[in-house]
Order: sequence, then structure tokens, then C-alpha cells
Amino acid sequence: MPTIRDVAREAGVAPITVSRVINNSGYVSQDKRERVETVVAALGYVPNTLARSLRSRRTDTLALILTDITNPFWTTVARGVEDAASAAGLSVIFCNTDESEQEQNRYLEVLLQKQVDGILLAPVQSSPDHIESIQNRDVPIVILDRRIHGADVDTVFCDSIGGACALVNLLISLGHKRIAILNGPGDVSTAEDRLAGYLQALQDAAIEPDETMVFRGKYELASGYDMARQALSVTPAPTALFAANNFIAIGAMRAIRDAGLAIPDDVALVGFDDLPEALVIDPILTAAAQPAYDMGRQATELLLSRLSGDAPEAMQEIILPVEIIVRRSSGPALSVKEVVDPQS
Amino acid sequence: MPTIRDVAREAGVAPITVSRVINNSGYVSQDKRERVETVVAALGYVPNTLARSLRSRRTDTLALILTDITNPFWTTVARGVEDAASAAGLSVIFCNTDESEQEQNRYLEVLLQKQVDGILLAPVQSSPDHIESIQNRDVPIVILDRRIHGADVDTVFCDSIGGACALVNLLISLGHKRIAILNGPGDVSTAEDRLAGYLQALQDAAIEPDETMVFRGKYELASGYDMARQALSVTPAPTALFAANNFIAIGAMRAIRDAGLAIPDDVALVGFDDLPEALVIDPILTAAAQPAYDMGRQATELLLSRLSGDAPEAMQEIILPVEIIVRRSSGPALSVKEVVDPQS
DNA sequence: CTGTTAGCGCGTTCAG
DNA sequence: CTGAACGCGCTAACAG
Repeated sequence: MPTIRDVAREAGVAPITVSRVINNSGYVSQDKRERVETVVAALGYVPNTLARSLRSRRTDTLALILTDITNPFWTTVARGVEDAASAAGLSVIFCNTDESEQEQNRYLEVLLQKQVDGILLAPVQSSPDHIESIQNRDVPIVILDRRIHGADVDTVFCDSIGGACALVNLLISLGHKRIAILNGPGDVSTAEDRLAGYLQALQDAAIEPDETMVFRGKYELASGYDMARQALSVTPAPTALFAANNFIAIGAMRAIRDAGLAIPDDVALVGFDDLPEALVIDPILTAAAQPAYDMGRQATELLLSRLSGDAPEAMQEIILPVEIIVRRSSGPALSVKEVVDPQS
Repeated sequence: MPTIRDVAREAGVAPITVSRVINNSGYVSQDKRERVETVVAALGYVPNTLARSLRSRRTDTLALILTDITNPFWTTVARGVEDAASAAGLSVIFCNTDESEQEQNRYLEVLLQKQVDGILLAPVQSSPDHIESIQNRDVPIVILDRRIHGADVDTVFCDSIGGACALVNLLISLGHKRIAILNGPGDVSTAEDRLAGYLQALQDAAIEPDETMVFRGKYELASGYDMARQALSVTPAPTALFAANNFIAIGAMRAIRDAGLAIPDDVALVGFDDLPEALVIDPILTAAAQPAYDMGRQATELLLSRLSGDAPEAMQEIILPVEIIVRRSSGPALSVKEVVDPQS
């Protein structure tokens, strides 16, 4: 591997002149520039970013820590991040935590060592401990998707409260009164918010919340399946289910099918997260679609503006609106009979 | 950011002693080791990997270049890569080419500059040009999913010929004689191989191949939709379709539905790539499932063995078997009437 | 416009 | 067991 010195010697100039040519910085005469370029090509010289970064204190690399790249929601976020970073000439290191706090902290450590310029983090937990230690090290960080309680940190997330409220409102407007929520983990802000939105919609409609209609699980298919089964076996049974994420919704659909029931005829279903158009043959789920790509893009742009120093002093909190997409699973308005005497 | 020197000064030792403690190399007295560890914790010292790599000539970082992380197939491959790399203590940089050769080559350049230890590449094209220039620079590279013609390079891919042949054989055994193939781009080895498998199955059954039943497009939903529409409008119409990848299959399903036809009653359908279990509510597609996770894992392990120097001299070619999963879309055996007089 | 000097933070080499 | 000196490849700072 030739170095900048090899090029300099060969071209009869000083190393710094080669550096200037490569980086298009400072003045170099046309003559020398051409000579250098010829030698660079001849030797197949490739600059060593490591050495450059050591000096410049910039690695032109960001990190994205998320829970599971296998979830299409996160895949789409990742695309938004990569496209925005790539447009600015930065690379991205992806890390999966699988909802493990230990993994998350291990990655944070490794990334600090790697001197990444900034970190995008979808945190496993909502405690601010490790975030502050990152901030103390002067590495800009943007929190994605989930809020951290009591931390002063840039955050980009979607309006879970509003989305949940709108979905449940829709069900209520169709005549549903007995609505179960199949929620995610209690210590994750998105799950908190979706429960809050659910409760608010009930309250707005003066419907007494029922503890037996509230289920907590994981953001996973199996968990959605279990929660739906439990919900359907409560007496009186719910006439509608609200799934707090895409995997839960799919699990719920399977549980409903396996119970010999039909959507929406026997049970209505709404859910958070829309599945990518390309993955679904016949979309039926009425959903609150989060702008996943935009979330990734905007978070990255916020991070980049911190790096370039032209972001406002104060930490930003960007809340993105969700879009309610009405499809068949929420069903038509219930007939009076159904409302009065829900089938079990 | 404190450096190794700050720690050394604070602990009253030489920098090299700190280095020895951090890396657990050489001998350090218990006394000094403890003093150093205390100071490291107090200062929140984090070693700078850049400087370390500059000396050690290892970055402990791999790169994975793929066409589209939004495709669940690639997502799963990526998980396999990350899990294997992470287990060995390496990080992974992901890059999307979107099937653009220019993007691919830009990334290759950037990654060389970043001094990644090795590269996993799902190549856009099958020409060996750029692969050789990487090999000349002594960076190990493993080609994923697609073969490169005439290059001596490590390659891991799935048995597209066998998978395609098996799928089409299945259709033939059910009585289908008029089978359309909805294929990917002509210059990609997976598409070549799937066509080859298709033709072989026909030949084995002594069915004359029909040019009007062969369609070429992109590995995309829209392309699958178009090809299926065209296929269905040929007279006499095919009784079965073979989709060469997951997106094409989904596009085909929509086209069939939009044409007012039913799967498998009016048209049978089989396809390459199975969709992840968690994403599908009601799996109906008879598919050749590629071991995507394993492909990522094995390719990474091959790359790691090159890095550690204990891989065999000769370049490896690993071909992974595909699994035929029979579901409803391939349908039951055709009745004699249907075979003799296929509905259009 | 060009070059010299110095040093980014670390680990190898060799000498205590 | 410990440390001093040196250099990985590059560029900021300062001369000319």
C-alpha cells in the first residue's frame, strides 16, 4: 500500500502538496497538481482515512443503534439514515441490540472507541444513565423513536399518543365500546404513549376503561398472538382489538383466525405501524403509519447540523405526525344489535 | 477526551504501562495495574481505536455491500453477517447500492480508504473488474448471492438452479405444461441460474420450452406485476407462474388478483425466496426458501478465516441448498380436463 | 503557491 | 517487570 510519501517522492513534491491535491484544499499549481494526479493513478494510491481522522478528529462515520433490523419499520428508518448520511458523505455503522440493554451499552462503548462522529440511538430502556455519559464525552447523540425521561437530549419520535387516540376514536365512532389494547413493554415510551392515547380516546367518549382489556407484552409476533388469545377469551369479549405494533398486529390476526373468527365481521382490528407496500399482497389492516423513513432522515439531519455546529443551542424535540390509513380490518359501523349484545 | 498519557501521568506510570493494562499484554505488577484501572475509571478513559488501528493495521471492521436492505431477504442476510461478526468482536458497515454499479464502486473506494479488514459484496454486475482491484490491494473479499464470471474469488451462494428446477418439477408433476417464468435482470447470475433450472425441468419432462413464456424484468414488485399481466394475456395462457424472487411473487399475486383470477384455482404460483414468518399473516406461497441467515453467517465466517489466515489457500465456492416449502399457491394436481384444455 | 516542523494516540522494539 | 524512543500516515500551523 503506497503512502502519501511514496506519491510525493515519485512526483518530486512535498507530502503536504499531495495532501492538498487529494483534499482539494489550499493552492497548488496546475503543473504540480497534474503530476501528483498522474502518480496517484499510477501507484493506485488510496488515502488512509485512519491517519487522516487521527489528525482531523473526524471519522465521517455515524452509528445507528436499533433494536432489530429485521423489523421492516427499522429497516425503513435505516434507509432514511443511510440516505441522509451518504448524501453528506458519511458512512453508517449499524448495530442490533435485540432489546438487550447490555448489548446496547457494549455497542456504545465500541462506538466511542471507534470515534464515530455521532450516534443515533433507539434506546432499549428509558433511563438517561448512559446517554449522559455519551454527552459528557462530547459525542453528539440523537434519540430515535422513544423518549428518555428526564434527559436533555435531541429526540425524534412519532406522535404515538395522537395516533393511538385516533385509531381508538375511529373504533368508537364505528360503535365499539369494548376495545382491548395489546401493548408493548411497560418501560418503553412508545408503549406508554399508546396506552395513554387509548385511555384518552375512551375518556373523551366517556367510556369507562376496563382493566381486563389492557394487555402488556413484547413487540413480537408470539406475544401478539398470546395477548389476542387472552383478550378473545375474556367475557364479555372485546368487539375490537388495538395492536400496538406491526408484529403484534400480525400475531393478533393469526390468533383471530385460529379462533375461527373473521376480521372485521367478528372482531375489528387496528394497529400501529403500516407494513411496507412491497411486502403485503392484500393490505387489510387499518393502521397508524409512522413516517419511518422521514424519522431516520430527520434524525440524521439533526445530528449532522450538530456536527456542523449550526443547530440551535437548545436540544430539539421533533414529533412527527402519524397517518391513519383506514382499510377493511376496522370494519363498518356496528349495527345496534351488536353494540348492545356483543357476540362472545 | 483523556488519552493514554493523561492516565499515565495521573497514575504515575509510563504510557506503555497503561497500554499493557488495557490490552492485557505483557507483565504489569498487581499494584500498578490497580492504580491504572482506578484512574481509567475515574477519568472515563476510552482507548482510541483509530490510533490503535493505525499501528496494528487492523480496524476490526467489516463491510457488507448489498443491493437493498429493505428487502427482507437481505435483512436476514445482514443479521447473519452482524451476528457472526459481532461474535468475533468485529463491527459491520452496511452499504446499499440500489443495484447501481456506480454506487457500488464508490462504496468500495470509501471502504478501502477506511481500511476495513474485509468486504462482503453482493455484486451489482457479474463482471470481475473491480473485484480484482480489491484483491490486488490485499483486502479479503467474499462474494455473496451472485457469482462473478471468471474471477478467482471466495463465493457463497444458494442453489438457484436446483431450486428453480425443483419448483418447476413440482408444477409439472401436478400436471402443468404451460409455465411462465417471471425472471430478474439478465446479467445477474441468480436470474441466469433460475432460468437454467426452469429450462432443465422442462427438458427433463420433455416439454418444449416456449419463448413467449419467458419474461425478464427487475427484482421488484412493479416489475413482477407487469410481467404477470403480460404472461396472463398470452394465448394460450399459462396455467402456472414461476416468480424468480419474493417481490416479483408479490407483484404477481396482485396482478392475478386484479385480473379477477384466483390462486391456485385459476393460476398456480411458485416463487423464489420465502418471506419471514413474522411478516406474513397467512402464508400461501409455495416457495424455494434460501437460507439467508446462514448465507450471511457462512460468508462472514469464511471471511474471518481468511483474516486469521487459517482458510485453505484455494478460493472457496460454497453452494447452499434451498428448501422447497409447499403451500397452497401451487395447488392440487390438475384434472385431466384442465390439462388438455387450459382456461384462458 | 510550496515546504518544514511537529504531533494526532497508540503499540512495537529494545534496553534497562 | 518497566520505560524511552520511535513511527504508523496524515495534516495543522507556520514559515517562506
